[in-house]
Amino acid sequence: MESEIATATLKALRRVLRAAEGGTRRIAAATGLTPSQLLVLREIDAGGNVTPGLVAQRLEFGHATVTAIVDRLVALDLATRSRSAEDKRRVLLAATGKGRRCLAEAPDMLQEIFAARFAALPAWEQAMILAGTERLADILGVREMDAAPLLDTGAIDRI
Amino acid sequence: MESEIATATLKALRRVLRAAEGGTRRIAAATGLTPSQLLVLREIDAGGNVTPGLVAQRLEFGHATVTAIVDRLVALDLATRSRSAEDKRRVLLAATGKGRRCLAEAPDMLQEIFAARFAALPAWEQAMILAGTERLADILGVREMDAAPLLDTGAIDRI
DNA sequence: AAATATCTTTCGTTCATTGAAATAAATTGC
DNA sequence: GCAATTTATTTCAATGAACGAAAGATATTT
Repeated sequence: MESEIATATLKALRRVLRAAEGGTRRIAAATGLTPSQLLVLREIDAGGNVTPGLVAQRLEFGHATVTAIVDRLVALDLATRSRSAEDKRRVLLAATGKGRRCLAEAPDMLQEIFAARFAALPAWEQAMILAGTERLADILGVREMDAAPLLDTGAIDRI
Repeated sequence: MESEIATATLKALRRVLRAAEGGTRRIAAATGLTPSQLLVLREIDAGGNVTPGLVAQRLEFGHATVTAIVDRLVALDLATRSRSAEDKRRVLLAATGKGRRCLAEAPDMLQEIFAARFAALPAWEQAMILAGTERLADILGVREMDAAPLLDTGAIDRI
């Protein structure tokens, strides 16, 4: 049923995921933050007019979780909360200078390991890896409308 | 300094990671286990003569964490503990029939999304993706002796 | 003004995670 | 053979993550 190429690719993909896995934990440790806190701080810093709900949505976290994590970020003076002027239900999140510095200084495992080793490869190989990875991302990427029906077929009671 | 190919690849890689991210949580939810429990159970099932220490090492968890998780797996009758006969310091972990069934039935997002879409691609493209992903895994994979010095250059106080 | 909708937070609970200390068994040195 | 050391695991205590349900606050609609 399944081609060997597919299973081999899946296996390689798992190696990639595994390699990337440790990264976040280490970065977080390096900054003194927990992985979740780091993710949330990143999300806050990424766009303007970020609200807790938005962060929750993007990270697929519960709202309560985001609130708790933001509490800690605020306590650490890495982020701020402020009520939106237009819609006072909304709370706007922003990274403080300290928060941005914290992100900037966080070493990015993926980035660093990658830059060094990738550069050492011949051009044709770089091109091949790029093409392969991009297609892979395309294949895995849709999710929003396509993954849900997939799940409905299984024995899933709580998501 | 950094080639555009490198940054493009990194970007694609992040897309891949993001796509894969939700997977574990959903699988876990489907089986009724937490992500960590699932990971530990997998590790237990994977090899023979698995000890808590080994699991901790492979998953980069603390020993105490593994103990706590195994407690729950045992309580759920998904795994068993038994003292090693040769070295009575060692505790051997094994998956029960129920545990193995649980793993077998766990729908694997990655697997499922993948199987369907990958199969639809022409052979040459499958081959390209395989090659690219494998090389990528190689690049990211070493870690043990190479990543540490990278970290020492940063402002890292606790790993 | 009342009902409804939206956004955020509070509350209570369970699980994860860790470091430090305790326990237990094996190994080494004398 | 027995103390000291090493190795392996567990217990303990504390913090954080995560969630659902319900409450609180503000907007929007009727």
